[in-house]
Parts: sequence; C-alpha cells; structure tokens
Amino acid sequence: MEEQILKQLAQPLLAWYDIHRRILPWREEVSPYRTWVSEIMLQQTRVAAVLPYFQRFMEAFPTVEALAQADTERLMKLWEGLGYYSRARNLQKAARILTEQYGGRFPETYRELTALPGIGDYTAGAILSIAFGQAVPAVDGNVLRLAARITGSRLDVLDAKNRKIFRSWMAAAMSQERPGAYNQALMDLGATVCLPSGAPLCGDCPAGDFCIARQEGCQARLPVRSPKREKRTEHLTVFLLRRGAAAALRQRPDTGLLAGLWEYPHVPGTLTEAEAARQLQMWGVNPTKWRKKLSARHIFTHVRWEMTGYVVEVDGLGPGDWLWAEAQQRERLAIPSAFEKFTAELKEGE
DNA sequence: AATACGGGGAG
DNA sequence: CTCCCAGTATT
Repeated sequence: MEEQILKQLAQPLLAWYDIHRRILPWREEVSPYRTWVSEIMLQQTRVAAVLPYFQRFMEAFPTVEALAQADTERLMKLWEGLGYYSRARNLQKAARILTEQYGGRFPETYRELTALPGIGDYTAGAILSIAFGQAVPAVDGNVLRLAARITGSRLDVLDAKNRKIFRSWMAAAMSQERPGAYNQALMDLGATVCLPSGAPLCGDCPAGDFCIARQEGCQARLPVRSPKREKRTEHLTVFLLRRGAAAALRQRPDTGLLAGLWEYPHVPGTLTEAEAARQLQMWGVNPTKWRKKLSARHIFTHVRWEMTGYVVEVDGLGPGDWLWAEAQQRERLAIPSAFEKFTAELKEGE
C-alpha cells in the first residue's frame, strides 16, 4: 500500500531534481572517497555547516592513503567545531583498513561497507547509490519525513523497527535507473521543500498530487516522533590558568564525551573563589593574581554544562598531565566549542 | 530497546 | 528556550 503511493514519486522527483538540485562540492566531482567523507560529515549535520570543513578536508587529505597516514592531532584540529568527534577517528580507522585490506579501494557491497567503522545503514546506501550506481536506499531524517508525509504514516520515526519498515518501502519505491540521483533528490526535497519545521512548501513539491499528508492537511504534525528524554545539567568550575604567556590545558580521556580533545582544567561543582583557591593548592599551583570570574553555558544533545570560570595568574606546574601551551601551540590543538568563551578570554589577555 | 555522542541554525 | 539536522556505536 505505502509502496504503491511512494512509487509515484520517482519520475516527478527526478524531473524536479534535474531542475532544482543543489550545487554542492561533493557533487561536482564524484568519487567514492569524496562521497564517503561528505556523507560522514553530513551525519546529523546541516549542509551549510559541512561546506567549509569539506573543502579544507579535501585539501588536507586528498586521498584515502593521505587520510590513513595523517597526524591524528591535525585531523582532530581540522574537525574542531564540527562535533561528533568519533566520526573523525572512525574515518581514519576505516581509511587504514581500506589501505591495508582493500588496496586503497572501496568495497562495493553493503556488507563490507557497513563493516567499516562509522559506516552504518544510511551511509552504506548513500555510497553504493551515489558512487557505485546501486539501487540501495539511503534513509535519513529527510527521507523519513518525506515518506511519513507522503504516505500519511503515523509510525514513530524514532523507533528503530519502524525505520526498517520505512527503509523497505523506499527500497521498493526507488528508481532503478538513477539510484544515486533518486537518493540525493529525496535529500534536496526534504531540505528545501518538505521542510522539517514550519510549513512545507507543498505548492512546489513534485509529490503534491498524491501526498496523503497534504490531502489530509496534517503536514505539520508529521512525522510522528516520540518525546525525547530530558537532559541533565552538570555544573563545572573551569580554570583559565596563566603562567607567563602559557595557559594550562589537559587532554580528555580517549573515550566518552569529546574524547581526546583538549580542555582547560576543571572540576565538578560551582566553586567560590575560596574553594577554587583550595583546589589550586591541591593541584600544587600558587595563584599570584585573580583576574576575572566568568560564567558560560553549553548545551549538548543529552547534557547541559553550567560553567564558572576563573582567570588566574599562577606559579607552579600543576599535575604532570597538564600542558602549558602558548598561543601558537594552542592554535594547533582541538579545543571543543563548549570552551569557546574561555578560549576567547585567554586570547584577549594576550 | 535505550542511550551516548556536538554543534549550530531556525522558529 | 525547543527542535532537529545527509546517523552510528555501544550496552
């Protein structure tokens, strides 16, 4: 039933795509490598955010081999601010597997692609269809929204088993002649016409004639998404410690949130200046001048940080895992956006 | 099946 | 503020 509705989409969608498709760097010159990198960057990330990163990435690491051999610190610095940093690490892991086990070539099967780190259901479909012309669906948030609206489905699109159902519908309905164009057309339609928030532009949609949601006037209420869990709040006290021209940094653990990135020393809780002084003493550093108290907030997907920051001039080296870095060295380290305000403050104090 | 994992733009 | 984006890995 749903497949039959969706099968009406391919022809008008491809005609629409040939006129309205977006010009994007990874489309101007198509290769498995470029398709792969772009799709990884685009996971949970808007096109506009990816554009500058993609250009820089391709200049820095033009081939699978270059990525496999790249200095990881440089790779993370390039990824700084894009988020979901395991994507970058997995990209390099996969590049090394491709180099060592596949002679630097990409495998052309769903099974082999999804076995590579960072490549799941969606990305495998995108690479197979776009780079290799195989009729494999690539079902992302755009496609789920389109499919739910066109079929009028009330299935919860956040539910994994429902996603499988949507995927099977799309597999049955997709173009066998132009699978890559078809999958990219769905994304473009979702991004520019069948909008996620606000009113979709149904008058411009190639599915306008048979879209169930449009007929029922329920576009704004589809797709159905189950409510998400509330995020917890964590309070932190961050230390911006200056020793001459250097500031203290430390590297985060190699697993978990912001794995392996650099940060300013911090402790849980909101400390008063007196408590902060005691903490510095425990670290073995001696404050010589308290410069400023700051506050900042950062919101992640599942947690909120409420931060208090102290800018302090100090004597002493602190714990052995601290790095005292001057501006030039700090610029080469990947420091998460959560600390942006503090980074700017340090720069100000130069 | 549920949760961890970033960051930013739009409303 | 909330929502959600060219999702995947882990438990």
